[in-house]
Amino acid sequence: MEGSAPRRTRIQQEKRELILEAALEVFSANGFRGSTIDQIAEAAGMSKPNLLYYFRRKEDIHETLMQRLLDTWLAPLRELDDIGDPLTELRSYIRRKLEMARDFPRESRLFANEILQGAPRIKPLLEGELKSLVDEKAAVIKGWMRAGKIARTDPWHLIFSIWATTQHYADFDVQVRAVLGADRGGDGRFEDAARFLEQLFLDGLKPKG
Amino acid sequence: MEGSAPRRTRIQQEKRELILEAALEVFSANGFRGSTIDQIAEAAGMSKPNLLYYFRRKEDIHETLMQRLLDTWLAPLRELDDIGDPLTELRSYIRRKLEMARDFPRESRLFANEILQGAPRIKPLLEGELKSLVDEKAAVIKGWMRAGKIARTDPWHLIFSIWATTQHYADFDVQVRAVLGADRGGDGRFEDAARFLEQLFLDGLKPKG
DNA sequence: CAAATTTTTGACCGGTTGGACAAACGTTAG
DNA sequence: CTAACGTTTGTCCAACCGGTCAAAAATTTG
Repeated sequence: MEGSAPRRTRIQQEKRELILEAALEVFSANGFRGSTIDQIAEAAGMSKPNLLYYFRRKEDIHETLMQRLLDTWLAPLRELDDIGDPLTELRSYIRRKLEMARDFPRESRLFANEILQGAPRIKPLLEGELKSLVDEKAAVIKGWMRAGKIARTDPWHLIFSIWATTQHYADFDVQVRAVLGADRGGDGRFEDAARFLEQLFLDGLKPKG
Repeated sequence: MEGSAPRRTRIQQEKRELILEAALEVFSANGFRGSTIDQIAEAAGMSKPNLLYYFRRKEDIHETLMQRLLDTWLAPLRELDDIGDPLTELRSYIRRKLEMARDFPRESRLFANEILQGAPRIKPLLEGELKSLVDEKAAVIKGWMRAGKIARTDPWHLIFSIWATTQHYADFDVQVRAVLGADRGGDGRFEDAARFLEQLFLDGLKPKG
């Protein structure tokens, strides 16, 4: 159970949002230990002691960010539903995830940073809430396989591969741009990626024949 | 052109290796800014000033590590060759990359950490050496497509997807284990992943008609 | 208005960090 | 033995970092 939410003035609500936005920017670019309160305060346009008036510890900011983002981040998977055509469902899940990588790259990097370093602050969430959700959706996918609607394979690894391929465009953005070069690394890269991923997940690489 | 390599005594060679091994452990777990010279020194079994006798700055250790690892890391892609059956070539590239994620997870995380944070120290390498190599191999793959040996698609994004799916098992290891749970998260997960990825890349998800 | 409360600031503190340095220690060659 | 060279250590420092605190400034409330 959560403790009751403390009463907050208008200013507190606004400033806390401002700080969280700034912290997302800084944490996602430098990781938790690589970020300083001063950096966040500057990005939020306030002094360090002022920031610490709203969040008493650096970790509190990070924790609040994480809790909020996990919901947003898992929303696409939650939407994966048993109604509708399985292949269409999977295709739109992939598309939604890729759109999130495009529209919320900082959120993606924040998680990647945390998990890369062993998820010290959110491991319980991964083993609890996340695992439950994935298990539940894996069961749905297994149903589709049993019904012959999609090829038989491992649903958990399928979900991993969707996460990996889509989040790659947020987490490894610098590398993607560097490799694609100035001409192909522009905004169009997400549409190219979407086309490619759709083909990969539906048909694989074997030539039609 | 490189400066001529400085002469080194036997002890210097040994100790430098020791330090690099320790630094790989520490950097890959905590990132560059999250790691301290003291931690590395302790992991290498020596005092901080002693370590600084072999590497004068923290950044020098990181830089040396990066330069060495890039070669190892790209070796599988270098081996991707025009001789042999295209689908077989791609399959063994995927397998090799997955084996590297299994056997050298620290190296994978070291790169992931660096790139996540904008690759401040290796961006030139990405835009130069890496881009050239990928462009070269993309041309090979394009040849296969033109010859009808594999389905037509975007070679660059194909390479990204192989990187993403395989390295995921090193970089996001904690998450993978958490989601798979105690029973399926053991050593067998790499064989499951190999089976899944082979099927994904060859056949996709459409049910066999 | 004035009192009460909330917000902001500057100064400060203890601990950590990257790094410098000289002195000590060890080893080898003459 | 001793001079020369390579290695190791203890000590120290300046910068940085997370966080405190009291007091000033601004805002809300009666």
